[in-house]
Amino acid sequence: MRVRIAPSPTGDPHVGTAYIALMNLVFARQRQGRFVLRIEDTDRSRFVAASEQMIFDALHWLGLDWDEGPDVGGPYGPYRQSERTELYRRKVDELLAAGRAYRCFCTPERLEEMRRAQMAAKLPPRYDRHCRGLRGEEAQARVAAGTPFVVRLAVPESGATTFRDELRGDITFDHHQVDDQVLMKSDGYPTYHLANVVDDHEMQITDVIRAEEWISSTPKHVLLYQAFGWALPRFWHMPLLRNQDRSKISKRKNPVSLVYYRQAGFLPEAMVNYLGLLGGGMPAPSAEAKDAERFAFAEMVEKFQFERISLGGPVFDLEKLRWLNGVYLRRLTPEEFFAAVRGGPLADDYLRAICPLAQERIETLGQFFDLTDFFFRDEVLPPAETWVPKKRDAAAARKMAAQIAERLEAGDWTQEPLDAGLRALAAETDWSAKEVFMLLRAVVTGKTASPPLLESLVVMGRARSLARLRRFLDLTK
RNA sequence: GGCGCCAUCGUCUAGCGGCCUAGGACGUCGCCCUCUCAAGGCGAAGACCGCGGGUUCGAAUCCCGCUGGCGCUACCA
Repeated sequence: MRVRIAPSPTGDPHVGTAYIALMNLVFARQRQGRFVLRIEDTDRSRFVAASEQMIFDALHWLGLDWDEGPDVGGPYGPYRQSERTELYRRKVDELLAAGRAYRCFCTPERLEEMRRAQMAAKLPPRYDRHCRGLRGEEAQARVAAGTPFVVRLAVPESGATTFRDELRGDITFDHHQVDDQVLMKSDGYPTYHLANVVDDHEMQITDVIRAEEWISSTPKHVLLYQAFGWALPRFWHMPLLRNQDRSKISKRKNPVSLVYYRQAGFLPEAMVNYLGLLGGGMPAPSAEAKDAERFAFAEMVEKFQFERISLGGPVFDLEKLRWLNGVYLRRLTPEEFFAAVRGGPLADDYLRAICPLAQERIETLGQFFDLTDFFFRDEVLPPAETWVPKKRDAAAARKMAAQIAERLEAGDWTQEPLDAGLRALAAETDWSAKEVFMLLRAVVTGKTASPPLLESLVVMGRARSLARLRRFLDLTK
């Protein structure tokens, strides 16, 4: 039995990744299987260099350790897709030779226009197979001429693909509904669909446990397995974590970064416990067992049943997570609690980063926390008079705060880009840079006087800073 | 729009044809404890099991339709 998680290094490690990782790990440990970590870094445009290490750190923090992966190696490496491009190229050639895939020379412009026309005609947007009939020689000629191309899957013109989802039973997709998916991009990198199938096969993955959002692309994957003549893995599609409004969980509506949860002082055991609670899976709590909802990873391995999972997507309830974390905190011994505080809010590297910001601004050490309290507190809410600039109203300030949040989502979290982003925002509006900075300072620190704003933001980190902004927007709604 | 998945208290869930006048947990409210706040104890409100048809002696549980929610519909994963 072999399972895997395949995160993409495109940003902060995601709580959904942790959820799927937990499910995979429990599955593997229950069946003496191996748990593989594979980095799916085939999208160059969204690649974030620091992200991979952050994913490693976050998963290790949660204790969700893998048996094989880019950092620990293993018999099926390399475990980073960008290091396997040669393999994908070979496999694509096989598909091409067998007529199961074809080269497509359509320009992005043509594709876009085609989609527009289809939308206008109220037709489902799908590739019109313009290049599918291209003769071998003609295609060769265009390749020789240096025309950029992608490789698409040749989906059968008729029929249907049925596959078994272990939690839902058979699922059927008519081939008319399946697009001729791009397998290899014009930059020579594979898309998820190709790389994922090739790697799952090469790495001998027996059970694909992933999020529900993949159900509709599974027929493409099945078609690929068949084209290669490979045996199918079992598919387990887990319910999708949701926001309060039931949409797919997103950073706009929830703290979604594992960095945030760590930084905000959640204990990894509580986090894992809470994730294990979502979607069911654990046996029904008996009337006597009052604290049946509290369990450790080992207990999950012992009792979790995948067949029990309820398929309705669970709302990620921060309130309940907080309560559970409180339960865990209270159960620590005094010594453990002390260690937790020292390793969390008072962690050396965090304190060390904060100290220079305070040193020249205080006269006694006693003032240290008066000045820097916002680094350690979550519930910062400035009184209106501090965040509404003179001559403006609360609605306008709120709107600006929302724009700031949006602006800060993207870009590196270092002083220069933060500064540039905020100043650019001011320039685009009738706000002065000073007003923008003051508003953000009030929101983040809760006061009008603080250590330097930008430096403080950098120390506090993106996830926590943005969480604070979103909380502000929430509370002033 | 097309296709697919899903559907029990506000939220997470138990329930897998009779044990259900639907159980537990979070949250909410009240009482107790108490110098405050928590924690803890006790209790309450909260779900006509989305709606409508079947099947059955009997349905939250099985079937069909509807509605609703969500996902996918990219040279992103």
